[in-house]
Amino acid sequence: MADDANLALDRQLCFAIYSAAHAFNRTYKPLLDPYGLTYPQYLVLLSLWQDDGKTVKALGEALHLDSGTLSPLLKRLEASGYIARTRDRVDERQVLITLTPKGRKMKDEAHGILMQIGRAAGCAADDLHQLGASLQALADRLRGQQTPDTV
Amino acid sequence: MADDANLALDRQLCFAIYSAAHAFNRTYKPLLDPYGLTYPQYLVLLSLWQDDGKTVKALGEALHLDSGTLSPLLKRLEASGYIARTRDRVDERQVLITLTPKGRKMKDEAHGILMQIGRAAGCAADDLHQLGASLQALADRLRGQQTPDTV
DNA sequence: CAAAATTATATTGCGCGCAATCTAATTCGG
DNA sequence: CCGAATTAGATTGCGCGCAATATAATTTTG
Repeated sequence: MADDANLALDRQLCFAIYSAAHAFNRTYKPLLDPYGLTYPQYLVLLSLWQDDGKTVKALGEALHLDSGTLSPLLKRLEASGYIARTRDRVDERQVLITLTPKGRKMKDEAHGILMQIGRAAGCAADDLHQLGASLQALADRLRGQQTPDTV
Repeated sequence: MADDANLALDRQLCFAIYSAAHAFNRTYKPLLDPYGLTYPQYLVLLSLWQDDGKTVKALGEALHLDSGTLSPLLKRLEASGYIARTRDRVDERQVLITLTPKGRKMKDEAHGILMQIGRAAGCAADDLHQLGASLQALADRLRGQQTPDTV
């Protein structure tokens, strides 16, 4: 009855985002494969390069992921030698995630990877930043709607 | 050595997209749960509402997914009664995906879901379309770089 | 027309992502 | 100070996504 055209796949912003996310993933994969890293693992490293020594919880807040995702991912990152996991001596519930030398060294490679992504993405750096800002604002609005503490 | 600031998480367009995609997923989930649908399953229905009776391959091209993802997903959609899978009589390799009455009826609900998403996303419909168009162009550029037939 | 190549779909294995549940440590209330 | 609530993280189960492989049907080639 209402505008069926609005239901068209290529009109859906959510599909554009869904699809762009997969496209990025596929673009990153061959760049990260040589290092034995996945894209989410690479995001963890990005976050640690900014601020080494986060708890799992802090990482989860930065990446919007929970422990169900992070715990096994971090174990794999530890197994491949990029990070170390140590229980906090003061509060034994917390696990501190820190970069190993290998993890810190990986940062040198990241600039090259970023450049290749920039090239694949079309590289008009300012436009891309603008797009990123719009998306971040959008994601924040979406998260804001999510049954906050409606208790 | 180079601009470390460019490696900051919140400067990464790819992270904005990654994160927005998850935010959309989480927004859709409570809207689709009552129907026993997941978000990728809902995308399949969107595509079929536009054009019923696609092959698996055609669906894969519309959604940028391969049979490894679609085959089990379509089996689940069949199990929950939204679609039917029938071998093409002429070319027995192909499987035709068609909507069941339940699948067609679901379209009526979709308008309401779309409105709720629109509201959560902030609803400036034109801006959102603009954003969607930019993203689609970006995803196409990314896909264009992906080792085409460099053979 | 038979063998080889191609095509469409299915299966397996692995790594997310998330809900639900569990455990252990800390904090709060009385 | 003790039991109850809270908190941090881990585990389980399920559904994607995707690479790699398998299978069966069709097309191409000699």
